[in-house]
Amino acid sequence: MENQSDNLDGLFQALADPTRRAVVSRLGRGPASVGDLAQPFDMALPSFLKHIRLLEKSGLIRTHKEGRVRTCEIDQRTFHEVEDWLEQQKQIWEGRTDRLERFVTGKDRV
Amino acid sequence: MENQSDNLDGLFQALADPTRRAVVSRLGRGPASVGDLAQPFDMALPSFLKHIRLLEKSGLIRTHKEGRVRTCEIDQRTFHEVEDWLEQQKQIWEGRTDRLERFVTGKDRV
DNA sequence: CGATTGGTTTTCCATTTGGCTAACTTACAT
DNA sequence: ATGTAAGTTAGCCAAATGGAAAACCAATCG
Repeated sequence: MENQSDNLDGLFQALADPTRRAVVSRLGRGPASVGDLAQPFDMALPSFLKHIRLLEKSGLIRTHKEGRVRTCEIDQRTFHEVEDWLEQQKQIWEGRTDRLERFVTGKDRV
Repeated sequence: MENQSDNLDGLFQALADPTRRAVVSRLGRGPASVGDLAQPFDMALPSFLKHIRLLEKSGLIRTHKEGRVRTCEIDQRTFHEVEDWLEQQKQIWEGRTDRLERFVTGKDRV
């Protein structure tokens, strides 16, 4: 059943940092430029950019450059992968043996 | 409002590793000893133990030793912290301005 | 044109992470 | 009492992570 973008490692990793979570939260209110996003943080721009790049790689955000400003926005769809995994775990505890659980035990998305 | 165990870093970090997620999945079916848990993995026991310890520190699992065997079990409650954060993010996108969003903007759980 | 703004690349550094082996400590079992 | 089974500790190591500074490039402003 191979899940196309089975990227849970990168996803959880991306969320395991307060700066990155804050960026995600901020982007939840709407798109913003790299500079705007960076402003609240006491961190050099290049350091901050690395977080942005990592978030982008994880799929949690998308970005595009227009002129000299790069705009970032959230990609809600990616959150579903995290939610789905959590949901599957709950299905397991709750002793369900329906299609969902078979999917998990099928060794997809360890 | 200070959330007592505001441990999202550790939580996401703990889940950002396939071995650890697999252990969590396995424990969803019921408690197990360290040895049993380790068995499916091609990894030395001490290496595996570190994963267990990290999961324990994150609060995702609890363990106790009886005789010479240490039994591990999942702590479902801790998952709520992750779910809650995700839920809060969704509340933000969805433009909600109710109590939940104010909680988030209140700068708790960045 | 020249200066400024918004990002970007490169290089560097300390710390953390995830793995290993070797050696040790308790329980149990015989 | 000895041996074995189940963890555990203590080092060790390579790679990844999160940060910084310096220098750079490309738009845009005056």
